[in-house]
Amino acid sequence: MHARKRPTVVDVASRAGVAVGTVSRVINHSEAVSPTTRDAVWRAIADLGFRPNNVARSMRTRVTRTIGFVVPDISNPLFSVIARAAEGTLQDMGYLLNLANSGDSVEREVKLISDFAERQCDGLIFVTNNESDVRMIEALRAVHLPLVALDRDINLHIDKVMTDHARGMRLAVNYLLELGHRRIALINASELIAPGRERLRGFREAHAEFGQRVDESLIRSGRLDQEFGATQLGALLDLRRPPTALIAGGNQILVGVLRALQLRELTVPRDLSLISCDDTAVTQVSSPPITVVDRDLAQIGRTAAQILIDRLSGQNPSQATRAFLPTELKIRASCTARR
Amino acid sequence: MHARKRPTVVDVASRAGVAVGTVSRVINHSEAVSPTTRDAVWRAIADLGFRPNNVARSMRTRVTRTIGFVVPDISNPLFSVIARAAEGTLQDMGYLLNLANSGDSVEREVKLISDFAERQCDGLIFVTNNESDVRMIEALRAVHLPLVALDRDINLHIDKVMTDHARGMRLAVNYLLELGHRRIALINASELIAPGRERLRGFREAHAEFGQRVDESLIRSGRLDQEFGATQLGALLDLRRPPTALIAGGNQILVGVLRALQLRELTVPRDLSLISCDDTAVTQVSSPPITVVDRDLAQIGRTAAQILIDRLSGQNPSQATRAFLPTELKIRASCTARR
DNA sequence: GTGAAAGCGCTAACAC
DNA sequence: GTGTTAGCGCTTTCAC
Repeated sequence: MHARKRPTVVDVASRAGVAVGTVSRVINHSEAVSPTTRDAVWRAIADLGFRPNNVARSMRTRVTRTIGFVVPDISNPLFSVIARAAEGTLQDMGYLLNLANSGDSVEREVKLISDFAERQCDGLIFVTNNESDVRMIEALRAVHLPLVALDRDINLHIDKVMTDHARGMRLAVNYLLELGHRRIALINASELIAPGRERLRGFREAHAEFGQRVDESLIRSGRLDQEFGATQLGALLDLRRPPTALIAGGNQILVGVLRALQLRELTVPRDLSLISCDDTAVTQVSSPPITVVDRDLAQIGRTAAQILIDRLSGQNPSQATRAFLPTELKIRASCTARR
Repeated sequence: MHARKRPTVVDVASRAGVAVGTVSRVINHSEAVSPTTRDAVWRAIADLGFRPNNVARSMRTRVTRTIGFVVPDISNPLFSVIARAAEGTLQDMGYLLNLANSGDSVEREVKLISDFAERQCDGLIFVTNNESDVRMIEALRAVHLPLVALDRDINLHIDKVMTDHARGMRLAVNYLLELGHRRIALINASELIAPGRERLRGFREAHAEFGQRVDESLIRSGRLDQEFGATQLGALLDLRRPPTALIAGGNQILVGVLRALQLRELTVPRDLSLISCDDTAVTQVSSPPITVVDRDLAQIGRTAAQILIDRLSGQNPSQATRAFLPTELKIRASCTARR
């Protein structure tokens, strides 16, 4: 239990009878070391139980091999699946993920960004809920770090990983229209973030193409949380002319919707046809399984990590990358024809 | 775009006309600085856009205010909810979470632990799936870091946050027995980890107290993943005398079970009474909502973080802490009486 | 209350 | 191929 001072390169060097520079070359797998001394150094390292101190190394090299990741809430499956994939890619490349939850607070986001900068992260991946907040933009600009924005069309010349939400939504609406639905509701994220705007755009476009007027009272833009889903569903059902189909614009909205449906003892698709966005455990094991606008969440994480790694190794173009990932409609059993 | 060298304490000192030591005192809010010089220093800091370099600071102080967190898979809601809570507490106390997925591989776990040590984390929180693997034990012993094990009864004198799985399981089995079930199946984690062992123990104890013999063919210990849940459910249903009730020992097992049930077009609770462990979105929005052995997952994360913070500030007893959190049975609608 | 200077553990530039 | 040494940016004695 008595923590006697940890050995350093100096200790290793003296035990192996070499200079510290040589120890450094060995632990960094530099070519220019004779096999004999290499072995001697490794033996000394093993004997002393030496472990290089990465803080000291980072201090010299000005590189930490650390990536900051800011999400609103890692317990949202959307973000945990993306984080899982991003971390996997980063880990494979020798990077470490620093995770922080912003909980939708701009102040917290700004604070985290500057904290990550002070901690000398090599880059940042983030999902902000304040796409155009000036404090946010300013904080991001100030850190002078390689940045990757996920699913947010922030007004900054940085790498972005975006999703074609509009197309997925067009497919969903079109599917419902062809099933005969004419009153399709949408409970959606705020229009202050790209997914909210894009989904709404797709929603309108599909109606327009079909020559169907959109009833504005059926559009509920606001938040992504369960409570919003539940209360807006209630409001929609209480309309004089309630919708016959609903699209939930997010996995948490969906949970809220399903809860509210349960409370009212309503059944899908008998009482309401339902489509959700993003495929999660809930959409898969619901009875019936829920038709979803799907995308490859893991791909988002991997892509973000890869873009960042490429940029850090100087392999990227000087201009910003913009990945644009597809969506598709996965038809299951939560929608029926409307006669 | 031209990254001109970032200012350091030296630059701040010369601009403010003071010594570097004074700058350090100011940014560390040391008392012994006159208001006049304090203001001058802050002004210089603002003028230059100075940000302290935490790597250099850590190098001197030998403290990084960083906590490593190793989980099998952050996309499992069990871990993402715990991580969310732990990170929240740590963030409030000025600590940063380093997250890594081990994916159930011992080699990876061992590697991550030593990587966290080299990166000079101040402490580690971890969930291992190799409770008694000697490589794991040895790696943990070797890092000489404050450690907190979650839900694993590892043979090491370290802080632990445990859950009373046995009691929850007794409540669940007892509930089913009283509903008249005599063939209760259990799809469970491996007995190599505490939750697996404890749940099984509770399962047996409840049967014994009731004077009911346990049919060993109804016990399926092995893994926590969806596939295991699905295949074991299949095997159980194909038994000559299939179970009338099932307890799923984990949220992923449950998803596998529900999927397999869907495929066979079987309904809960008509064809099978069902109880799961841990309350997730799936258990809540299933139709019917699923009876669960619940526990406060966020509490696990908060407790782990707090124990670690206390230990790092020397406030903890020299001997290891062992938090023991309760479970409870949340009765919903997934079980019926068996006549 | 403030300045001067040592040094945390490592890497890299330069010498030989 | 290997040794020597400066220095990364900060905190912290120790003087004054």
